[in-house]
Amino acid sequence: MEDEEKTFLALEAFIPYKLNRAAELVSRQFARIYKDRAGLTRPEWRTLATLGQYGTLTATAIGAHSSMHKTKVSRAVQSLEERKWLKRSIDEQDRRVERLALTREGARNYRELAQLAHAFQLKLRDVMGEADFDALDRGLAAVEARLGKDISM
Amino acid sequence: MEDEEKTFLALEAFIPYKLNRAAELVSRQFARIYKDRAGLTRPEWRTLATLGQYGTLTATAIGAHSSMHKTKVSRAVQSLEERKWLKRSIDEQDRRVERLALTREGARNYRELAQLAHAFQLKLRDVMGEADFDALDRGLAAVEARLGKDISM
DNA sequence: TCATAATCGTTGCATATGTAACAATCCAAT
DNA sequence: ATTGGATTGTTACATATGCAACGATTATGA
Repeated sequence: MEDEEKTFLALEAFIPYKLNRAAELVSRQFARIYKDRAGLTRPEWRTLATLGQYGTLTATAIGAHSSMHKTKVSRAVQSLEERKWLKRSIDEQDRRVERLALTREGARNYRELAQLAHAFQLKLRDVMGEADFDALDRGLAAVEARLGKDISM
Repeated sequence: MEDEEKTFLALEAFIPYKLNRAAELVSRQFARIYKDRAGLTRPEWRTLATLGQYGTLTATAIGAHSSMHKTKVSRAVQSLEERKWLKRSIDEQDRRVERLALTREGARNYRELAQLAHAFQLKLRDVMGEADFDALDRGLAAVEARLGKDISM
């Protein structure tokens, strides 16, 4: 990788490509768990996970915590509500807002999936090896730190 | 991260989530380049990059090298053909197959984007710092090595 | 040889996603 | 108090995507 004028690019060595590819590989594996086990989509899983982690939240807050577009959140909330895994209640202080919280059954399913998520992470660490896993974790944290606020770069 | 029964999950510390988030952040940045500069979609950019790297290929081979579904490749090829950035020719040895190659103009645009891609990667490394960048690269390679063949894990 | 299976690339269809517009509600500044 | 501007969440619409089926062609094997 010298400083000459590069008119050639090896895609397999290009970070944006590698990052997307790794994300897809890992996501596909983990998605099997929440899809097969609970029939959830990714937006639904993230919504469940965010509510399980933070308790009662608004839809906007779920989007902020889980990096999802508000329409994704809106649809995931609707779906989870139909399953009776969460309930809405209007905030009387600000009636634009809905306070969203998991039902007992939603919380039960959250706990089960949270355990499976931990197991997945441990297995991934085992499969990758600690050193490589930690390197990945460090690198991802650096990306988040530098680009998380959407700095122009 | 102890061995107890975890019924709680911090999404921001969960690798599949972090990986997807980082991939989106980086992709969004880089996509600006090929979108603003050339009006390409991601499948189109990947197709261009793969043909630029390997020369004449079949659509199936493009998909294999760039990790894209064959319908994505099919549509990207069609789009690039309309732009006259690539041309198709039938393989007389196997008439199911199309041999795809960049036109002169396609190649010219590829070289320009390849340079910008290199510049992007250098800038990313600069922004992240070498150590973190290299950690990321190492971690991503490990994911590819372990999950790339779609091993069950 | 002939029939069956496999491969290549395209397309119809259903689903998933983001953008923009919207109604309802709240806030700020007169 | 009132008007203009934000904010919250939903929905219509257009686009993007993947799956499955398909026609065309080639490979396999009886």
